[in-house]
Amino acid sequence: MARRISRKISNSTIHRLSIYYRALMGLEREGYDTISSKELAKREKLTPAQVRKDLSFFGSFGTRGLGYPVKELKQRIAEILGLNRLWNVAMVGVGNVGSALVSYKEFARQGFIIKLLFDNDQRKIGSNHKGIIISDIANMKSQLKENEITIVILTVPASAAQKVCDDIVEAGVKAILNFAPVSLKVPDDVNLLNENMAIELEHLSFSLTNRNMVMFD
Amino acid sequence: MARRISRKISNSTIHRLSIYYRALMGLEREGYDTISSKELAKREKLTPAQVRKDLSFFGSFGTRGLGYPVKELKQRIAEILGLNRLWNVAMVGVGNVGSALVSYKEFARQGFIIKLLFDNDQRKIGSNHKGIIISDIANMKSQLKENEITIVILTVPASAAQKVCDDIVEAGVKAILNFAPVSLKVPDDVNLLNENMAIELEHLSFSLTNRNMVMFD
DNA sequence: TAATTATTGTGAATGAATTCACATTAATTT
DNA sequence: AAATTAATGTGAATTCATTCACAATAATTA
Repeated sequence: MARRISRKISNSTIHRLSIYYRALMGLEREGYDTISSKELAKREKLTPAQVRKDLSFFGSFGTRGLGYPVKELKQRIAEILGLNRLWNVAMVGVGNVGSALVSYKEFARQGFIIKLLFDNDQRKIGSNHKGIIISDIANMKSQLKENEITIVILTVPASAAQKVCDDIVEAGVKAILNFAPVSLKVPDDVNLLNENMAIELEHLSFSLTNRNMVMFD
Repeated sequence: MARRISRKISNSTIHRLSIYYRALMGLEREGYDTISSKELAKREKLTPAQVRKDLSFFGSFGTRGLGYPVKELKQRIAEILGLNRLWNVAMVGVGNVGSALVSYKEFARQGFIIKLLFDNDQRKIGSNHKGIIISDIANMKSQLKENEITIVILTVPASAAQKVCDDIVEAGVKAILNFAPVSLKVPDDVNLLNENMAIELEHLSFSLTNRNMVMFD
């Protein structure tokens, strides 16, 4: 039985678990049986202490003097992240971003299966997009329930996002990945994450602009 | 003249500047002249103190008793983030993700102009994608220099990413947004940011899986 | 124009995340 | 089988980020 988690795990730790998971996939492919926190940290530009601390929140998976067993640790992290199962995902809004994500291999590889697509554009509704028929967003609520969708990827224009989001919440969905550049309101028990690729570019532009930071005052 | 920044600004603060920037665009559209830290925080689910502290790293833009002037603060944040200019961007790898991002409106709106597209697929090279001819990745290095590209968006498969990244660095590019799910090695003076949309989904799957965290040990 | 109200800007206090440092323990070598 | 080496797991120390709390000050009201 998976041990329950007692402390609040920080977002950074959760994020790094995904990074470890990817590193371990690579290590497994390269034929490693074990990996030390030192080596794992080096590969991912972290510190060994951080790797060990992160993992220690969930148990002790390593062997002193040797390191962590690659296959086993990967499997344990998959369990922790909930990747040892399939997730039914729906995508709402089949524009540029949405349509690209439908065929993003990395999703399916981790068990995120895009089951339904919704749009409000009559020209798109009924058409087949990468093997999935695009449904009318007007029928979204009932279809999300019927198909037991647990995660929704929201890729509608900013102006429509809150209204659509409300419907998703009413359908009982508890996890939403929002690509619209607006701050959405959801109840406390709904997990909302915002993704905005322009913001990452802005971070780069900040770094380039403020490159030589100088002490003076 | 823009004041130089004296302390190291945290990534979270930089990220929130982008959030404030978007909020201010909305407020301007809605006709607000001024906004208090209290109201801005409420809209973005932050605390008023955090808003004020973040802004205070860069100067004092507000008026006591009144708040911040919307138009002016937006303009100041644009300057800080380096959004008061155009950036020449190239995209390397025109697969699913790459081709979607080319027409992602939010980029152009913030001044990130995609000037060049590269791929190694002979069927794609020479073809016109949303008004831009896809070039042979073999010519990338010289073309990045000639076109004064300062930011590269890297959307090639993981297996090719490090090799392509090395070439980008050799071309003198100092900012890379990497979508490949691998940890890339770059020199210290190159800004590398990793974006991985599957990781966000994994965060959601973690939250759903570990929903009722229980204290016990 | 004095009193009141609203809100900033910021040191100080608190809280959270990271790193240190070392006792512990398993593997390997001699 | 003892000695040595390597690496974990984790409290304690440190560093970093957030929040508190209030003096300062501008706007508004009386």
